[in-house]
Amino acid sequence: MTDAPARAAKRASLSMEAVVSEAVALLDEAGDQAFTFRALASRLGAGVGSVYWYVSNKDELLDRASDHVLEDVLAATEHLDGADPIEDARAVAVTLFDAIVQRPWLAAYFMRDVEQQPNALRLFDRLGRQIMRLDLTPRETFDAVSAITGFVIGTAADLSQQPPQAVRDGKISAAQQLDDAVAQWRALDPDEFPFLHHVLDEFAGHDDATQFRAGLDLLLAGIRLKAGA
Amino acid sequence: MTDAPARAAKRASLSMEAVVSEAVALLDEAGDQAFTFRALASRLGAGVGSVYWYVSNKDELLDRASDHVLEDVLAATEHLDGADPIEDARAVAVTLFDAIVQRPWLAAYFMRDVEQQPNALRLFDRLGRQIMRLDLTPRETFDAVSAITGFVIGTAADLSQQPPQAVRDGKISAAQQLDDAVAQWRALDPDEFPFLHHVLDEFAGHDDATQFRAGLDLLLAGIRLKAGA
DNA sequence: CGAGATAATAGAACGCTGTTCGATTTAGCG
DNA sequence: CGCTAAATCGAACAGCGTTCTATTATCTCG
Repeated sequence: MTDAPARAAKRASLSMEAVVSEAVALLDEAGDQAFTFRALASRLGAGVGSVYWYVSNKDELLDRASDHVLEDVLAATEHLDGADPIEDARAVAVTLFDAIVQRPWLAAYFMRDVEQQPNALRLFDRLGRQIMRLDLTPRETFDAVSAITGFVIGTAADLSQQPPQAVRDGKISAAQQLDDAVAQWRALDPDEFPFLHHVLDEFAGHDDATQFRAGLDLLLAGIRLKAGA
Repeated sequence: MTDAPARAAKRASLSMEAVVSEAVALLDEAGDQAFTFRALASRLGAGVGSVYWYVSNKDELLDRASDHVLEDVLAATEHLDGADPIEDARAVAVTLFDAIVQRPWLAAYFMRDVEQQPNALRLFDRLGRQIMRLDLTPRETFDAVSAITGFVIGTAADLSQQPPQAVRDGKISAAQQLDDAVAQWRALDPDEFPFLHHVLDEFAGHDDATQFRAGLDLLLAGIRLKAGA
């Protein structure tokens, strides 16, 4: 018998694919805080130097990980029914949003270095193709697509940002934390903060994903309006 | 004579105000990459331990620095003419956007820990007060304000993100970098990337700030439409 | 005024990080 | 078989946020 599998295990045999997908797995399981070269290497059963043979940078690795994940988003938006361009654009935006909420690290690296992120470009184009179907000038089309992208990334990044220390430590629950924030708003002077008091009840019972969709609809309504004029 | 000023200079005398405003100065001059406790301490003529007496965290320091900067934004949006609520809301949004573009680090810390950021709350309320003047339900009002905030922060963060390594090193200019990106888009297959080719010329000559305003107008148009219905 | 308490300051030390480097092992091929 | 190039490895380095303890200034009050 060959003793390769037996005596081996000393040396790992890697590949770009293995490095990137294991990086995604580590990010998913442990978060970006715990995403270190040492942790990734030990997960691969390899040395840290080996990872650097495939990737020259932590940023480059994250760029590649981001694009790797976008394959799923791309697949999920493959078939659009095409009845209404705006509806199709919404579908792309919502799918991307959901992906980022699930993986907060995506927001910071999406379309950062397009050279290493072909899927990001493809997704951007797929969204743009829907807006192209509207009756807009190239300039207006470009602005609209950029606006949608910015809104999705920005809102998702906001919502998926790390919860406060107390919640992370498990000292208080996320729901408790929201209640505390509401109480804090309520304690403010109504004359100085009229808006906060006006929307207090909405804030208390709000759901991030629903709120995102509401905002997206406002933006899309503005785009539709411009296209109709 | 007292030799206090002469023999002193060994011990620094700090204050919360001094620490925070020197932190902002360091961030402005050197960027967040170079923003370290050691750099800040030496700039203050103090030890790193002294900074920790005022602040328990780097995050807390950045929260405070962010809020400190927002004073200027607050002052700049003090007097709104009030003719049109949407116009006033736009003014607040644009002012905030410009502030973030000038200081990229703001985006990540804006409204992160409201307990330490009273000015962020004030600004959020000031924007909300304008939208309150429209004929919307509390829920719609809250969604609209959140959408504007998310769009501003997200777009500004996107635009102010660190330029590629090659540009940072001064190897190529920012203009050259844009040209390269355009050339890269042009080289793509027009059948696979129809949108990118369609907006190529717009991309080549686009200005980030103008594009932001165009996107903001779309969102505001959507809000106005909802308010009119 | 002076001594004890408290508020501030200081910087060495710790553990962790991304990254570099030279040595070492494997695989491919003439 | 031997040689070259591709891969792997982990110790070592510089820098980071943070902690800790010793030290000094400032204040309080009999």
